[in-house]
Amino acid sequence: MSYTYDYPRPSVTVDCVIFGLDAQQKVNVLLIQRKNDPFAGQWAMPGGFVDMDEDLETAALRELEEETGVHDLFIEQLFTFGAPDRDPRGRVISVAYYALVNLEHHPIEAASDARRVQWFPVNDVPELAFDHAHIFRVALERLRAKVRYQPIGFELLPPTFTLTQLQNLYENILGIESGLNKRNFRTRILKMGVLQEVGVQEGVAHRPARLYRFDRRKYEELEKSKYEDLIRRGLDFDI
Amino acid sequence: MSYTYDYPRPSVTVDCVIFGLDAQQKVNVLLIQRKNDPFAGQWAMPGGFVDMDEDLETAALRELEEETGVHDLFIEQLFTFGAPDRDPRGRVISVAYYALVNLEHHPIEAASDARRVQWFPVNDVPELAFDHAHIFRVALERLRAKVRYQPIGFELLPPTFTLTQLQNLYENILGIESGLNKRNFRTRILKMGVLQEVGVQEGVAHRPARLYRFDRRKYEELEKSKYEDLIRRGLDFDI
DNA sequence: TCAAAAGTGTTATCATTACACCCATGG
DNA sequence: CCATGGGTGTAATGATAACACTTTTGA
Repeated sequence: MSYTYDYPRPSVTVDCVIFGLDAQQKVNVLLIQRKNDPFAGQWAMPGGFVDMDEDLETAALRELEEETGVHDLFIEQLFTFGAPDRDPRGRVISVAYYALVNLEHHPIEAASDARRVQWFPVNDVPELAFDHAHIFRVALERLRAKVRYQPIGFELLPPTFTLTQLQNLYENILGIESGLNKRNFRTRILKMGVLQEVGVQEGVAHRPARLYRFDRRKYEELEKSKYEDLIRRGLDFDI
Repeated sequence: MSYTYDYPRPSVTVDCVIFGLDAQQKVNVLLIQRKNDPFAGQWAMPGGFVDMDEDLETAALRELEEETGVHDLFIEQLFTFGAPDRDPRGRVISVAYYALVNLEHHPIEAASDARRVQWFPVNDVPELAFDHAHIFRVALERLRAKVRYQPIGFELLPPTFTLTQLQNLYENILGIESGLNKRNFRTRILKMGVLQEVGVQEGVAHRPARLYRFDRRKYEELEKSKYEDLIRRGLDFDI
């Protein structure tokens, strides 16, 4: 079966930049190794062509699961990449999505055609096919921008965690090598009031840290009142 | 001439949500009246099909100029809308762009086929074709979010302007009816140090206001140091 | 008793908010 | 001299940043 149109049409694909936080709170990205040309053997973001009757987001989740086994996650639209020469096969416009998940909750499984699938630390990403290096950079920038004003990290830690773990998480996502000020980080986070103390560590060779749990209910209240404040106040720019 | 593909392909369009600030610092949006079905006679965002060898942003600027005469402006990608049923003609995926301009610097001219083109106050937008009401809402939200952390308004005012004009601008973009606190608005804006005093009003029936000019150089320095601070500090969320 | 990591005290400075008040002009 | 906007004083409160210090554990 073939399809005939009066005007030429581009192909439309979706690509997924999935960031995964590992047990050391390091940020990884999920890649697949391409089996076919172009770029056979090279690593790329999971993705593929959009079906005619499916939503873009659905297509992205479908391709992601087909190619990596990863499913049950929230993705967010990142950007649409459409430079005429971005794909050697012809005009291909790609709608990119991204997400940040706890990598251990999302086991990968190589697709049936035995492609390789792997998490790579974001500081050690191999050469990528197409313009995927560019897509990756845009996604990482967006993740870093987002983590600054939304506590997206909290839910990716173990159910209970220490403030040091949380601080590592932020330092790793933001790519800060020098380290945030411990005192101020703690004051700030605790002042938010979205952490519930639930005990202390045991069996560690140093002073045991307090364990916290993320209080989603409190967080949602906070979000709401923050929004109302914004409406009321109007201007916010620190600039 | 016709084109044949092994798999069906969606059409790809671009749509432009152009916000225009008028002399009263009110926010308007640029619409065209459709000549053909579907939705003949209804208002819609300017836009159209992407050519095979042009960039998405180029396509958006081209369609905008063809349909409205508006040109020479910076647009930014907003979102890609791809619900399978958003266009009755079939699968059409639309990459939306948006911009905010001074409406008086961008005169509109009806296209050769005599379509109507018009600015509408954002509070008084007619019924829109396709899912354009949705696109419009998303664009307005984004504009409001952006104006809070970037002084995008300054350049849209007359070359010299009063602080009251600037405050009106912010109140109008943000849709704040109650009014921002005058004292605090002024303190904040002036503290930024990106306004240069250049004289006073003349011939007004009240105390003449000081006139300011936007100092782009200072603003760029500020942006740079703000970015460096962010890198250094790490966390920023007020939450 | 030591290493390792957790956790705290404190202070100066700056930003934010809220109100109320005064000022200069043309008609 | 008054209506109309323009423009200012001030004070309480809270946030931020910086730095050095103390505490608790297992080995």
